[in-house]
Amino acid sequence: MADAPRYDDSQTIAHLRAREAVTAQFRDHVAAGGMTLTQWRVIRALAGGTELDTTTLAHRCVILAPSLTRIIKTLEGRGLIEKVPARDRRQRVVRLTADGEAMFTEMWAVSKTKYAAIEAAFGRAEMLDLVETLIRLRAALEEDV
Amino acid sequence: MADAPRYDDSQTIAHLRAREAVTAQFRDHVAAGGMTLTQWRVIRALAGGTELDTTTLAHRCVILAPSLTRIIKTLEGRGLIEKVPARDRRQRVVRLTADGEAMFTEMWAVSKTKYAAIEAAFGRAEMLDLVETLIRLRAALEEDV
DNA sequence: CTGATTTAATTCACATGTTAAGTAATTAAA
DNA sequence: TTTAATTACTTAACATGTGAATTAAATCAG
Repeated sequence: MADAPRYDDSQTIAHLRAREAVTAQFRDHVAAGGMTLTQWRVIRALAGGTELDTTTLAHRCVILAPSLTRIIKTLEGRGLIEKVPARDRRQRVVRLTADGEAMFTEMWAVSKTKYAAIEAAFGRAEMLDLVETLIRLRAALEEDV
Repeated sequence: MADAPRYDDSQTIAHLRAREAVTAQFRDHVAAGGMTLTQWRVIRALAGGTELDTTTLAHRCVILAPSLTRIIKTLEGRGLIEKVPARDRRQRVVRLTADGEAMFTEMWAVSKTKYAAIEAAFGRAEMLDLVETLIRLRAALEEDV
């Protein structure tokens, strides 16, 4: 049942479908660990003892501030991350707890194989090229804003 | 404040940021028309008198069924789409109303200029190549599932 | 034709995206 | 130094993403 005539914003649709396909490779694994893909991005950003304030963390994980507020609350409740006192008391600085680091280590081992599988299926050079292209696209669109 | 060391799933992050940059080009325009980007995808898929059932529409717009159920309810409430009787009474077939077509026509005129601006900023050939690459990535990941 | 199975949507429950408004702490200005 | 911005988050409110359970209709098996 082919994909219909072709809907002019194939660009938007292509992005959505590609992301859907990529995330599908990880979703089950991450869900089995009891978390969402978005939460996993936060865990990864903090792995290895990294301490970050909410703004920086949100930027690196590409999560909006209100979402991150909720995620931090959730992960803190599960004992995976904890607050760190900050000089500027407006900031909320967090890091992984020992449990959080353990969780990361365990899941990362499998995640790496998933990334490897994607590279194997699509080609390492192709993948690097795609990432570079996506970064270039973003740069092109943001400079004239 | 450069972008930090480099977080190994630059792939996921690159996808997120690129999509963020692309959607940013349209968000304000679409919001000014009183709808969300997701709703706009539905309107576009139905433009020109197209009648579609929920499953097909969801697939074309890359929206999950539960989300589409809500969106249809919303757009129907605003008089932009309407139900069409279907042979198979399990299906919900919809199309744009006259108001919906008018809304599409008005917004599409501006949207086209936004797409053109993206092509101008990034390059037409580059864009076509990127879309082709994204489709290929998806194909590579889905065949071994 | 009747009951079991499959299919198409919907509903639920919870997580996240998104914008706007609100709070508290810091910094700049008078 | 007292007030007026600014900054860093949080809350609120609503839309969408996501998986699981439910309902209604069509199809299949016997």
